[in-house]
Formats: sequence, C-alpha cells, structure tokens
Amino acid sequence: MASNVPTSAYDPAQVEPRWCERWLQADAFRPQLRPENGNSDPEPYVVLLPPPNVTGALHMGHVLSSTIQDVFVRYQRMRGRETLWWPGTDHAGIATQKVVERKLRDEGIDLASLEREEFVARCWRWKERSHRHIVEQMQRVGWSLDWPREYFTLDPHMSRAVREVFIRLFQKGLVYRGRYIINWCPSCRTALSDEEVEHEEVQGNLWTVRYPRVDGNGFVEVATTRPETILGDVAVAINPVDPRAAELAGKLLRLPVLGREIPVITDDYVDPEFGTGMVKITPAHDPNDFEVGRRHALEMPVVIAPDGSMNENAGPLQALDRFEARRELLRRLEEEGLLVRSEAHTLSRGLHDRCRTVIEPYLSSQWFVRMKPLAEPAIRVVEEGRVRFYPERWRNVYLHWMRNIQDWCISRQLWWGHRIPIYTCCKCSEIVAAHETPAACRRCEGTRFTQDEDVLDTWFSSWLCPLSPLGWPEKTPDLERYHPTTMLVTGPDIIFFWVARMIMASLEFAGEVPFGQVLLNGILRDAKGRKMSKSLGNSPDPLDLIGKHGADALRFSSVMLSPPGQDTFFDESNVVTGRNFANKIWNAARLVLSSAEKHGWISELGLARERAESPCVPFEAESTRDDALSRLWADAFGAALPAGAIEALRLEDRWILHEYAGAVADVNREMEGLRANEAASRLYHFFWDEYCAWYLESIKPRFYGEERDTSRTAHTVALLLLAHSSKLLSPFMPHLAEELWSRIPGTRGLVTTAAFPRPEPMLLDNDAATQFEMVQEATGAIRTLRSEMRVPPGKRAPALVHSESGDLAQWEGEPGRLLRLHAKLEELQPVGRRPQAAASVVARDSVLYVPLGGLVDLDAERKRLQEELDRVDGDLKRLDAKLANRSFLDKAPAEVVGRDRERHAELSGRRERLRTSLAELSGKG
RNA sequence: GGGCGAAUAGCUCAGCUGGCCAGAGCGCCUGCCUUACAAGCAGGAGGCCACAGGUUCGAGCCCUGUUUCGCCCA
Repeated sequence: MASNVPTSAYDPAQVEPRWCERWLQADAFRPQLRPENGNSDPEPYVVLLPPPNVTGALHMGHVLSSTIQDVFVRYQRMRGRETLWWPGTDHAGIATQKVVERKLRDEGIDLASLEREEFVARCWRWKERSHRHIVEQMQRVGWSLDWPREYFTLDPHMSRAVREVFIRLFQKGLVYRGRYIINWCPSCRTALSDEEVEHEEVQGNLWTVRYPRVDGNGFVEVATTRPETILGDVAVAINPVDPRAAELAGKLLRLPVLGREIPVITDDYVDPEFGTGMVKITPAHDPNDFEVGRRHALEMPVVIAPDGSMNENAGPLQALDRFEARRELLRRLEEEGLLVRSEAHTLSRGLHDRCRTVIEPYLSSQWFVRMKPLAEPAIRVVEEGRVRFYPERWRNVYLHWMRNIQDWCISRQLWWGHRIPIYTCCKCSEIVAAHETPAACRRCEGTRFTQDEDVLDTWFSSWLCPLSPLGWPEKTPDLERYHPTTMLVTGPDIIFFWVARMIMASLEFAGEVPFGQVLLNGILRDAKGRKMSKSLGNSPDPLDLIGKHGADALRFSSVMLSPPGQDTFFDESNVVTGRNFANKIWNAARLVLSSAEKHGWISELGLARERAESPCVPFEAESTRDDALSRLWADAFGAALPAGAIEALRLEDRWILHEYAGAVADVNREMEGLRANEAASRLYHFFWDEYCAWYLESIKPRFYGEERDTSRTAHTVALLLLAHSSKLLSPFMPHLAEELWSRIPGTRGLVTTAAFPRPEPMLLDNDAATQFEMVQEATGAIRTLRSEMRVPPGKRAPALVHSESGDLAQWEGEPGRLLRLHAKLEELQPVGRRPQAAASVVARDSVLYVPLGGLVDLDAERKRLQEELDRVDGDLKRLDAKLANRSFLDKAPAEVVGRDRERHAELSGRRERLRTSLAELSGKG
C-alpha cells in the first residue's frame, strides 16, 4: 500500500509525538504576521498562559483551560494574525516548600539542621525535575506556545521586576510594615492573605464561663467558642447601653486558671443580645478583639506559639497543642466550678486553602500592600468596559470584591520565594528598600545590614505575569508590542488571587490594562462534584488519558464538552467521543486518498508527490462557484485546478459544497464569539454527518466505476474538502490535522500555519440543498420502512414513486439515483396508482411504494400509516389555530408567518396522501 | 445574612437575540463483520425543559415567587 495511505485504526501514538518536534523546528509558534493568510489586522493576538505551579504535574483543569487558549491562538494564527502565547511556570512558595519539606522528612533529614541556602538549593533541584515533567506534558498536549519566551517566576529578570515593584510601592507608601492580626497557618508556619483562607461552617459549642469578681461580689458570665484563648484575655467588655454596664464598668475580674486580674470595659462592639452580653477580649488572637484592644490601649499578650502549641504565657498549659489546651482548660474550669454550660453552636472557621489546617488569627508584624489606591483605577477600567469578562456575570464578582478590598498581607515566613528587599542598618535600625545590600546607611553611615528574612507572597510575583516576562521594567520591544495582551483564559477561582491583581499591577506599573478580555472557563469536577485539583488527587493524569486515547481526543472532547464559564463533570468516557471522531476522520481520509491513488487521480489532477512551493493565492472578489473552487484548489494544492475537474458537478457535490460553506461560516462565527465548544460541535457535525455519512456514501459508486468525468469530479471535491477540513480541524486536533495535511498529495507547508477557511458565499446552493434534503427525507422513510418490514439490509428492493402533483420529473435523474443508492432500491419507477401488496411512505409531495409481495403485514401497515396520520393531524390542528389567530398574523414577523404557511401546506398535502394510502389499503384489506 | 449559578432523555451536558416537530455524546433495544471506519453502519425507544403564576401572537429561554443542589462573599 502506498505510504501516504493510512492504515486501518487510527493510532495517535504513532502520529502525535512527531509533530510537536516538527512545529518547533519550523518555528511555527513564533509570532509572525501572515498577510498571505488573509489577515489585515496589524494588532498582534497575545495570550499569556497562566503559569502552572512547578510543584507537581498538570491536571485536567490545566488541560481544559490551556487547550481553550490554544484553540483560539491557533485559530488566530491561521487567520494570519501575529500571535504570541508564551509559557511560564510559577514557583508556588508554600506548596513547593511543603512538598520539599515532606520529601526531606521522608529521607530522614532533620529540617532544623538545614541552612537556608541548602534548603533553597534542594527546592531548585525539585523544581528542575518537576519543570521537565510539566514541559513534557505541555508539549505532549500540543499547545502552540512560544517556548523561547518561557520564564520561571524566580528567574533573575523576574526577581528584579518583583524587587522593583516592591521598592516603588514602598517609596510611594503603598507598602508598609505593621503589627496586626493576620491569618496564620500553624502547619505551614507562615502568614497568609485573606484570599488563602477558606471559610467553613462547623458544629461547635458555645461555652459560658464564670469570671469571679475580685471584690468578691459573685461572678460575671461570658460566652466563648474558643476557651483556650481565655489565657490571652486582657479584659471583659460590655456594651455601654447594657443596664449592667454602670455597675460593672471598671470592676476587676479574676481570670480563671491564670488568676490574672482584668478589668471590665465598655465598648459598642459588644452585641448585648449575643450570649451573655459580655465578651472576653483577646486582642492577640481575634481581629475584633484586636480593634477593641487598640481603642482601649490594652496589653496584647500572645499565648499561642507559631506551631499552634500554647506558649510560655499560657502558664500551666504551656506546650499543649491548642486543641488539647481547649480540652484541658474546660476540664479545669469544670473542676473549679466556673463552667456554667455548654450549648451547640454553629460557627464559621477559617481553613488554609492548601492544607486545610484551621487558621489561627495571630498578632504579628508583617508587610502589607495598601490596596485602595491600586483598586480605584482597576475598578474604573472594568466599569468602562476596557476589560471585559466572559461570561459577563463575573464582572460583578470582580467589582464587588474590588470595592470592598482589604490590604494585602504579602510577607511569608518561608525560604522559597522572592526575599523581601528590605535592609535594616545594624547600627541605627534605619530600613531601606533596595535591589542590593546598600553600601552605607544614609542616616548613620553604618555599613552593616541585615536583610528581612521573609519572602513575598507568590502572587506578588504572579501579578506581574503580563509585564515582567516581556522585559518590564525595561521598555523592551516585546513590552511595547505585546502589552496589553488580548485575552486571558483562566478559572473563576482565581479572579481575586490573580486576575484582579494583574489588572491593578499593569495599570500601576505600565499605565495600561493587562488584557482586554477575560474568558472564565468552567471548573472541572469529579463524579462527586468536587473540584479537580492536585491536593485532592482526584484528577486523572492527562498523560494517562493521552496514552490511552490520544492528545487530540482529549483536546477535542474537553473543548466540546465545556461551555464558557460553566462547571463540567468530567468523566473519562467523555474522551471516547474525541477518540472516535479522530478515528472517523482518519478512515475517511483513507477512503478518499486510497481511491484517488488507486484510480490514478493523484497524478491526473496534478497533485505532485513532491510538495511544491507555489505563489500564494490572493483573495479576490469572485463571481462564480467555479472561481471559488479554483481558488480553494490552488490554496490547498498550490496548483491550478486541472481543466474539467469540476465540470461534472452532481447534486451531492453541489450539496456538500453548500454544507461546507455553511459550516465554515458557523465555525468562524462561533470562534469570534469565543464559543469554542460550539465551533467544535459544528465541526463534528459537518465532518461526520455531512461529509462522511452522506457525501462519501453518495460518491462511492463514482469512486469505483462509472465514467471518468464524474469520477474525477468526485475525487476532486472529496480531496478538496478533505484538505480544507484539515484546516478547520487544525486548531482543535492539530496533530491529526497536520498528519492528514502531510498525507494529502500536493499540499505544502504546515497546516498549523495555513490560512483558516473563510466563508464561501459562492458555494452556497439552495436548490441543491432542497433537492438533497428531499433525498435524505425519502431515504429515512424507506429505511425505516425496510427496518420495520424486516427487509434484510443487503437486499435490494424495487420501489415505485407516485407524485400527487404529477411532478415525477423531480425524482428522475439525480435525486432518483441518490435515493436508489441510499435506500438500497433496485429500481425506482413512476406509477399512477397504488400497486398490489406494497408498503408506502410519504416524503414531500410524493408517495413511495415498496412492493413486498407476501412480506407485507397489512394490519401493521395500516397501523403505521394511521399513527403517522394522527401525528400529522395533531400538528395541523396546532398550525390551524396559529394561522387563524389574527394577532399572530399581525404581530409576528412575516418570515415566521411565511414559514408556518409553507409548513401548513406541506402537512396538508402529506395528510391527503396518507389518507389516500390508507383508503387504498383498506380497499384491499 | 448578601450575591451568583444550576435544575432539559437512564448518565454528562448543548440550546447564543423568545419563532420549524427541543438537540448531541455516552448508555439502552433491534438488525447488520455492506470492499474507509464494529472506535463502525441502519433503525428504534426514551422529555409535564424542577414547581406555581405572569408578560407575549408565541416561552426551555423574559418577569415574579417556591423547592432542591452547588459556588462565592461577609
């Protein structure tokens, strides 16, 4: 068999890995303007890949989101736009540090014994390995990324940008250090931002505790959900409007367990209705209490250590874990008779989103970014539509968050990350923000400095992704040309973490929005509805799926199955859809190519084996279908359409060209509307149901025999559409498309950089469509009949056609030929009246009889016809009512009324024919 | 407590600006290894479009309310 004719079942493993390499060799993914592809838009099409964490591996969420990006990027590239889609990976501070820590522990290495440098070196080693794996995955899925522009968020130029941003904000007073209550993760032992805390409702308890009065006049009762914080209490507060306030204010209480004396204070913050109307104040371990503490200038003793155990201020409970401490404290309260009661209480508690550890509100000194001034312009650009969200509803989510934005805690007590560029003079404690250790202190001229030990929140580097990879703060050509980017595709779960912050950063540091469009892809969920994520481990490994079904199958299925912004339940069986489709395409190509080869059409049509380079074909205004076909031919094969190749167009040729034109228009429209899922299913429908099921089946006889003209035309059209279908498929299934393109003789270059098909109005042919649809309808009717009458599929039956209008000519020639073929009819004869013992069906204005001799069960036949008549009657009744309705006729658009009238006429005819058939049948029965 | 989303075939989901008889894939039933494809072909069953009102000539789609599920924010 010739080498360019594929073999039976499609095996993606044989095809896919080769192409990635070819694309890279050909520099196919480098930005390049391609006017020859019909582009007139000078603006580049730029997308920034949300950098995956370098912690582990890609999961299905990445595959979905990035494949959507790839589909749009590949589409625009083929349209001739200069496209840039650049890759990168994120150092993911906490996540990576935790992974490396666990690994070291598993190896039996004592973490405490490691120096900072040594630990960071081990992180880098881990990063290298993980990075290789991720890049391999990305290339395996076939993403058309511009690899030479790849970055890692800890690269020197990226770090420099991070420092630059920090220094600028520090100098503007937008970065400050302060001692506040922050979210502390006792497991990761670092501060977190508010966004990293997830809230969860749990059933807990509300304990009522007695605090004895120092003056011996009994007790005060306070309610608390966290008894262990009693150890950090410095006061008990009561609302000044509370009738008890006058008597109690200023009185001293004796703190249980510790015995310390604390005052009763008055503060509006207390809700007199909640609990006992009196609240214990623990300024170092509760944000509200902290505010109260500030207002009343109270002490703020910390009683919990960074690891979540009780510290030296906790007296007898020191060293107990915070939850053990709670149990112990309750035991002691009970012992001392100070525990009044315990009632069930629903409370909300914070969890660290990465490790699910209960967050400890914790008083500590951290660095913050003042967000309000950054948020204002970022709110404006979204309000003004300079940044648009798709689907639009996410805009409100963004605006709501931005309008209520809080300062951002950016320091992390980690080693893996961008170290905070703050230097403190050892002599006078002056602090300075700088790229490097200063030579001398500007205040005291001291020369010794210490750098802040902490690192910055990972998002403090990620928010620069649209800028620093392009060279910011330098005014590089890349930055000039590719910022702002065109579109960002990402999950709605990181609108706050990332999208919002990028908008703020680009506006602040480049004076521009970072992107004009934000397309939120849905989140993939597993069968239980849980988000697929690394930490849950519930995402199948994309490489496994690719190994089983192929990258194109995975790509096509995930794009087709997930509409914009809608969460999707993902199941491996979904991928089968794409795999089957790939196989279908492969086999259609085998049929067309092997037939063309076998019958010598490849050379006769001038499709040279050697892939010729040829001048590009200009897009010009055309006035005929033949002109359009000549251009399409030249566009695919770089040669003139041989004389006579399309002179014998038949009904099915005209019809499939019509359908192709429709499909191209639809696919382009859906892509422009950012509905890749719709584009994919339109393509699926065109290729499978129209090209394969109807067109190829229609031309098979012309492939195998018949006169040369019509055989040549069939091959011409089939090859032409196969080539152009490869282009349509390329953004979705790039490997298979490329493989087909390379195997179709005469094509040249890569389909990846070929021109995407454009609407072809000259190929539209409504007459052909109408006629062909008549054939499809009659075919369906006869096939159903054959099936119900148990006619063996292989058996050819004769059929007779009778037309009510007497217009039997419509069934002569092409429609008759096609109907005989598809319905497996021996012959199709015009007839004036019903023959003996025949089953009948009604199609359009004709009745088709299939004489079946003794095979026909007349009762069954009567029943079948009666059922159809009932259906038609029902439809007509509804239409009658509609068309009799004055206001419908007056108010509905003429087009709609016209359609209904046509349908009414058609149904009436059908009813008449059915009645006649039934009457004839009854006469004989 | 506030906001957002979902509810359509057994399952997973489309259905864009209200307008043909509400679709697809998978699954199911029947029959076919028909010289591209059994990862296929032909045929079929299966829907009070969550519920109740409303607007409209016309509602799966718009409005109001209700129920269930999910998410986000506080």
